[in-house]
Amino acid sequence: MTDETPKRSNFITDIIDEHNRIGRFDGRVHTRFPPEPNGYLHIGHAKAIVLDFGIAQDYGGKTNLRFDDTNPVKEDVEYVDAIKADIRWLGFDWEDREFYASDYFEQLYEWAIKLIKKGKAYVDELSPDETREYRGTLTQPGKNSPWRDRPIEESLDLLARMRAGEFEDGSITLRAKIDMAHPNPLMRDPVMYRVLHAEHHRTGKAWCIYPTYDFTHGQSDSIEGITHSMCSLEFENHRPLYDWFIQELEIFAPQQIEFARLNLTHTVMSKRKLRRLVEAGLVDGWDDPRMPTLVAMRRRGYPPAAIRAFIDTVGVAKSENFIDVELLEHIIRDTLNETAKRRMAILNPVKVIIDNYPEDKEEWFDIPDFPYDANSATRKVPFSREIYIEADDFMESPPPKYFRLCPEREVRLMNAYYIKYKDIVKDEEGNILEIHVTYDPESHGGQTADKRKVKGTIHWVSARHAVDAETKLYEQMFLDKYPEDLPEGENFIDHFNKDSIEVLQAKLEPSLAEAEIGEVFQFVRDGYFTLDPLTSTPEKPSWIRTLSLVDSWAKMQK
RNA sequence: UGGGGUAUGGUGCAAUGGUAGCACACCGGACUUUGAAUCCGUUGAUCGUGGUUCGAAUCCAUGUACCCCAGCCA
Repeated sequence: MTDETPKRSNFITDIIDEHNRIGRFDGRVHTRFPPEPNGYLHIGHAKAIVLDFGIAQDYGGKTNLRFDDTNPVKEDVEYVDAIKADIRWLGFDWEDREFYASDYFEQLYEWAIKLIKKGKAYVDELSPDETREYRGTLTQPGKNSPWRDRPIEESLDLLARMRAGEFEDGSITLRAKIDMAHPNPLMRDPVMYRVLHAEHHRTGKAWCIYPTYDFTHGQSDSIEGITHSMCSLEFENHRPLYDWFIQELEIFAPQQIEFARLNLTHTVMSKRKLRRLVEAGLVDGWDDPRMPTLVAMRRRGYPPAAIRAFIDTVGVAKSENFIDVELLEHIIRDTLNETAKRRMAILNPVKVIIDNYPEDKEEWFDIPDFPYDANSATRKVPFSREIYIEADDFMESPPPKYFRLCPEREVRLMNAYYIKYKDIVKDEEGNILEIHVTYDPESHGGQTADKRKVKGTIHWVSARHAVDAETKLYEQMFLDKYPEDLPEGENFIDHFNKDSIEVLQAKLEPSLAEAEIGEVFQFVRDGYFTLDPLTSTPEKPSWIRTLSLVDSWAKMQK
C-alpha cells in the first residue's frame, strides 16, 4: 500500500521498539488479524486491521489473516468471504498467509494430551451448572471438582472417548488444572475442550469436541510465530492464562498487547445489536448505508484511504474512548474534496423560466470538473430557457443575509448567467409552480465586463436535458449521542431514528448519465454522491448521498 | 469485601522530571462563480489530597471515579 502516513508512534510501537532494543524477537515483527467468521466487519475492526497490518508494515514485518473458528455453531463461510473482501477493500494484503485456528485442531489435541500427562489437565464430569457453582464468585474462591485428581490414565482414556463421540454435548469437559482459588476467575481450571456435535464450516464432521478460544488463541499465535499479538482490552484478563499454556507446553511465546477498541457516537457497534437492527427490519441489511459496517461504508462511497486516515488520526491507547462521528465525516469529506468531480444536480426542483431567453435556443457550456484547478478536465453542460433550481434557493420574503434568488437580488447561475426575479406563478394552494426571471446576456459564463458584485451563486439544471434519478439521503441511525447508554428500562432499538432515510426524485445534469459504479461526485452545494452499487440500473439510476457538505447557512438559521 | 485496567480542554491523542501541544468540535474574522474548501484568530485541560524536587501531567503515598472478569462465546 502507498505510504501516505508517517510511521505510527504510540504505546504499542514503544513496546516494539523496546523489544527490538533488547533483541527479544531478533527484530522480527509479525502480527495477525484474528476475526471470528460470525458476522460482518465494522469500523471498530478497521482499527484492529489498520493497527495489525499498518504497524507490521512500518517495521517491515508481516501480518497473517487467521480466522478464529473454534465455535462451529456460530460460524459460516459466508462470513469468511465477506471478511476477506473487506480487508482487501481496506487496502491490506495477507499474501499467502491465510490461516484458520481449525487448521491446528490436531496439534491442539496433542497438546491437550501432553498437559494431561504432565498432570496439568483433567477430564471433568461436572455439568455446566455445577461447573458454575464450583467456580466461586468474584470475591469468593471456587472449590475443586471431585474429578480433579482422577488418574492421568483415566483422563487420557476419557478424552479419547470424548473425541470418539461417546458423550453428549455439555456432559463432560477437559479442564486445565491451575488453581480454583485464583483471584482471576479465568485461572480457575478453565475449560479446554467441550463436546459439540456440530458440523464445522471447514473440518466438517471430523470433530465432535472443540477447543475453547482460550485454549486456542495463544497457541495459534505461537504456531504462527506471531511476535506481537494485539487485541482489545477485555482480553487483558486472559493473558496470564495464555502465558500459562505457552509455558506449560514449552512453545514459542508471543507478546500480547491490549488496546482500547473504537467507539463511535450516534451508532452501535456490537455485532449483536447490529444484527438486531437487521432482523427488526429497521435497516435493509448489514450493508445498509447507515450501518457502521465496512460493507456499508464501501456501498456508501467512503474511500478506504479515508478510513485508514481516520484510524491514524484517532490514535490508539488503553483508555475507553468515544470518537465523535463528526471526525470520521470530516476526514471522509477531506478526502472526497480532493477526488470528487463536481456536478450539478437538483434534489428538490422548482422550475425557473428565463423570459428573455429565446425559446428554441440552447447553449453548451464547458464546465471544469475541478473549478480551482486550472488544468482541470471539463464536461459539457446544456443551458436553456427553462431550468430547475433548488427550492431552497428561492424565497419570496427572505430573512436578512439571504444571498440566493429573491425579489430584490440579482444572483448568478453558476458558470452561466446573472438572473433577476420578475414574478411568480402559484397554484391555488400557494405552491410555487414557476418562477419567472430575466437574464443579462452580457454575463455569459457568470461574470460581466463591469465586474459588478453578485453575492449569491446558485446551481441549476436545464429542464429539457435533465436526467431523472432517485437520490437517497441518510442521517444518523440514532439521534442520541450514546445510544447504548440509556436510562433504566429503555431499549436502544426504540431509539432508532425512523427519519434517517429520505428518498427524493432529483434532476441531474446529463453527464451524470455516464457515471460509473464506484465513482463519487460532488453535487455542488449539496454533498458527495455515488451510484448505489446494489440497486442502481442504467434505466433507473439510484444515488446515495455519501455525505452532505458542511452547511453553515443551515447552522446560522438555528 | 477479589483480581486486572484507565483517568490531560466538549471529544480523541501527544508531551517519557524542564514553556502542557495537535486534530475534530465550538466561537469570531478574511476570502469565495460551491453559505463548501482555504486562510487567520479566540475560548478551553493535567481526577482529589498530601509529599519528594530548584522544577511534577510525569516520581512516591493516599483517596475517588469509570471499564473488564463469575460462557462448555470470542
